[in-house]
Amino acid sequence: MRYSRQREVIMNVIHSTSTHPTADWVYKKTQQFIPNISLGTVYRNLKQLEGDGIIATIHDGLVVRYDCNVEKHDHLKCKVCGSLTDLKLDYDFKSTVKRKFNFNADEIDLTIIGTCSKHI
Amino acid sequence: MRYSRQREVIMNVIHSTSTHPTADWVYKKTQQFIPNISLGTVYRNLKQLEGDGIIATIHDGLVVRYDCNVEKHDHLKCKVCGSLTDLKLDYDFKSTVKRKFNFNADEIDLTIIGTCSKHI
DNA sequence: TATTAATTAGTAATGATTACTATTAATTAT
DNA sequence: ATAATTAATAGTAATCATTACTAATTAATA
Repeated sequence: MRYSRQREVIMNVIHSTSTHPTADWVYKKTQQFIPNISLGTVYRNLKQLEGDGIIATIHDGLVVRYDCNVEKHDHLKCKVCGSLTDLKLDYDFKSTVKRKFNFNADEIDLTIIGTCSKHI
Repeated sequence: MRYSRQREVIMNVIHSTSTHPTADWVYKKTQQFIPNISLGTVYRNLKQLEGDGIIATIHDGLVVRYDCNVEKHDHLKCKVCGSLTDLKLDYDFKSTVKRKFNFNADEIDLTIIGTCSKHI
């Protein structure tokens, strides 16, 4: 992968936020630095960065969000403001599903939906 | 909600399988009974049935799947064959996230991705 | 049986994402 | 440093799932 200013700006944008932005949000933000950047360029780079393990993707309902936190973690999703907060919990479902279903678990995708502290 | 043959067939199709089908799969299946059924009719009825709590939706990556099992449960997703198996586990994250984050949890969306017993 | 309003088929529109292509630009060899 | 090579780009068209629209149909009802 060789250098491009577009990719550098995209990475900076991703690292500048903890809001788990969508591709479109990243596109609009990068336009502030490179006005004629192409939406396809944003998608292509996000996919490439994901493939290289530099960023992670989150499936939030039907939209894809991007996250510079590539460590394994889960999310709290607020119904009121739509915010997605990182969550780290200690659990071990892997051994349970292995025992109960003879299922070899690789990843666990967990989102807890509710109301965050701002709206209580 | 008044009777329609289309909706009845759609419900029968959903109840005839445990494979958590997509809207398109339901459409193709209903065409065997009503050849000129419209795809829009399938989508409209699936949404209506979901709204009435008769069926449930599952977000599998970026595609929506439908499930006649409306009880709260989670899924095992096999990477090899793509199958989605119902899973019922006992856990209580709600009190944990309330204590740690002051977050009021309503739903928990959990999918465990791995390899099912058929492919081990 | 006539009226009414929900439902439909068929088609167009939407929104997110991917594919395509000629041009641009980062790297490499000269 | 310059030319050659090829990855990356901008811009546009295509795709795919889903929703919106509309005139015609049909289940329920008065």
